Amino acid sequence: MRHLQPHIRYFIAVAEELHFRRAGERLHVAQPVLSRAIRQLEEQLEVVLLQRSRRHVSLTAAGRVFLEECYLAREAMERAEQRAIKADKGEAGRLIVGYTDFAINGVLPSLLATFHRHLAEVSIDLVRCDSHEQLEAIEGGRLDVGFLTGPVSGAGLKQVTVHEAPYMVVLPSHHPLAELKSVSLKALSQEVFVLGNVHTWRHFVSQIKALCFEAGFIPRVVKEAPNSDSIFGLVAAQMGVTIYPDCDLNHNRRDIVLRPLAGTKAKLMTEMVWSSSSTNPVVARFVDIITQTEPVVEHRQN
Amino acid sequence: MRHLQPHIRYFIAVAEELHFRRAGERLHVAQPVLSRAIRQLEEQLEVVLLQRSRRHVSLTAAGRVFLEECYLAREAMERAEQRAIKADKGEAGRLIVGYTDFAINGVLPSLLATFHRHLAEVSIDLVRCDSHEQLEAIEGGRLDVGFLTGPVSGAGLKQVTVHEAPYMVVLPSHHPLAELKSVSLKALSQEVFVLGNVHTWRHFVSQIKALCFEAGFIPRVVKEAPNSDSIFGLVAAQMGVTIYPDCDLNHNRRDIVLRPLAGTKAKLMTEMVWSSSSTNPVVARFVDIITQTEPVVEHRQN
DNA sequence: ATGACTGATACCTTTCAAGTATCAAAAAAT
DNA sequence: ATTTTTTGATACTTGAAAGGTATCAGTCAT
Repeated sequence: MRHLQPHIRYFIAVAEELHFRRAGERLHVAQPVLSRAIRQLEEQLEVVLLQRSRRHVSLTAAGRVFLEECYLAREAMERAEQRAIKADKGEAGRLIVGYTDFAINGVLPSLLATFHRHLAEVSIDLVRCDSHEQLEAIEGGRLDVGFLTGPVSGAGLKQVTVHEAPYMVVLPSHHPLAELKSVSLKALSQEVFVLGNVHTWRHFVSQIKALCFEAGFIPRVVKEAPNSDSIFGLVAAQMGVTIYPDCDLNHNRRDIVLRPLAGTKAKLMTEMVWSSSSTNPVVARFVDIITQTEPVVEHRQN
Repeated sequence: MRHLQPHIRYFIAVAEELHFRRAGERLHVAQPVLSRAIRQLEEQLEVVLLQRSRRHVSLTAAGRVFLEECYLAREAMERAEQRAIKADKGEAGRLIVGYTDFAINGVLPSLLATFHRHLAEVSIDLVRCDSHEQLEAIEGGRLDVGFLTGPVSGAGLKQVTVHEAPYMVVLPSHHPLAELKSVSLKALSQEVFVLGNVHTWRHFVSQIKALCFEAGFIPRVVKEAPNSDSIFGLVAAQMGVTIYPDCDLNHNRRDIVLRPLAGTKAKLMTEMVWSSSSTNPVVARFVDIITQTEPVVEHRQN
């Protein structure tokens, strides 16, 4: 209401009251002000909006149409004000969220659903993006929040662990080690590995390699694959074995076998990361809602 | 654009240029004007919309949201102006159209479709209403245009005949007169009649009675029915015969027979009627389009 | 006829929006 | 490091336009 042009506000009042003096009282304005405002409006539009005899005021056909449209314009303006205020409090606007395959196949959907339930007026832009690219984008302000594979380092970044998945050994069905209930890292020292492409799976692959190194061997990688399906396919084709975080999706395949990885407490950490210097108020609301609603594993800060 | 509050216009320009001086040039306004306008806007909303360092201007999250909503408000305001101008020329707005059963079962649908093709921005309110009620409503300004059964009388009313239907005699299938190719009025003098209810079918019934009177007899009416289906049903039930205007719909029934009414040139006239003193500019456009596009039977004026 | 009511008009007052000049800070050029 | 340029903010002045008062001129009811 505040930011609608006075002429329009005056027209609405007169059109509703169909009476200049009463409209004036309603607006706390003298009657001649309205006579003049309506005349100017009509001159500018070159359209007669109100038919006034000395005794009676009525809307013309054009006036009726204009009134209806003025209502819509007024609503649009009020909505603009309300949404700006909400956006300032982080209750409206846009949030650009990055995610990895591990995140989108894991906890992310339910987290986003929770957030949407709380703040439906925020629209979320989802961007598929590798972990290290996400970190750069967050520092560069191109991404508001990232869901990525830890560990995370970087000044000015905050993080919360939203999920930690134990590792599983993935074997072809008829592999000798498939007999065991669980497989230790040591038992894999002579195996050949299928792993994800180093460029896009940088974080995950380096963790697997570090695990093997701790166990006293360097894994022999015979194949690199660009995505999860390829990795499982290559294992099924008996090209090698692999290590993969535990998640429901894996267990559906027939031609491969998963066994818990014994002898390590390492897990694949999925972290929610954001910049402490973010200018988007939605970020704080998002983080608050996620951490307060969902049972989060751990809370750390850089 | 003209009727949007200056503050909003200024904000849009600065938000688009992200530069106060350039925005000022675009608006033909000095730069300090914009500094002040934006500050006032922010004070009123209690929201920072633009982040300005001494060297760089950028939108805050709230500013982005507000800008998007301002675009919508601006469009709404522009639309209001355009629609008012169009309404004044009769190219937008509302038209209240009355119709009878004869009209809606006859030419009216195609006439309305033609009009809608020409002026889609006019919304038409259709009102089912008897002929004499329509005439009253048109004179009282409650109806813009009527499609009704003639003849029409009334000062200040204009009319165009949009359809004239020859009369048919409606007989039960096994009636003796059904043998004839056509049936004269005289042949019906000894028959009993099923006719429409006098109140709602006033015009039509009085015409039928007048026809009979001219032919030298007064029809014996044994049944009055409220609608067309009832009339046909009662004829099929051999309660009597009737006279009805020719239209495609009638010929679908099996249990009745229609024969042309011989010995008269009288026809059922469907008239488009409107007030010559109508204040709705759409009326003139409507009449123009109907009379110019459709092959109209006859043109008369009171 | 008369008085009450209502919108338009003329005229005056005030407000506030726009312009000018200038400042202060930051980036770019030297 | 210093100077120049760029750019938004501020202080002050001016003027147009918005608002108020008084009044007029029809219209309607009594």
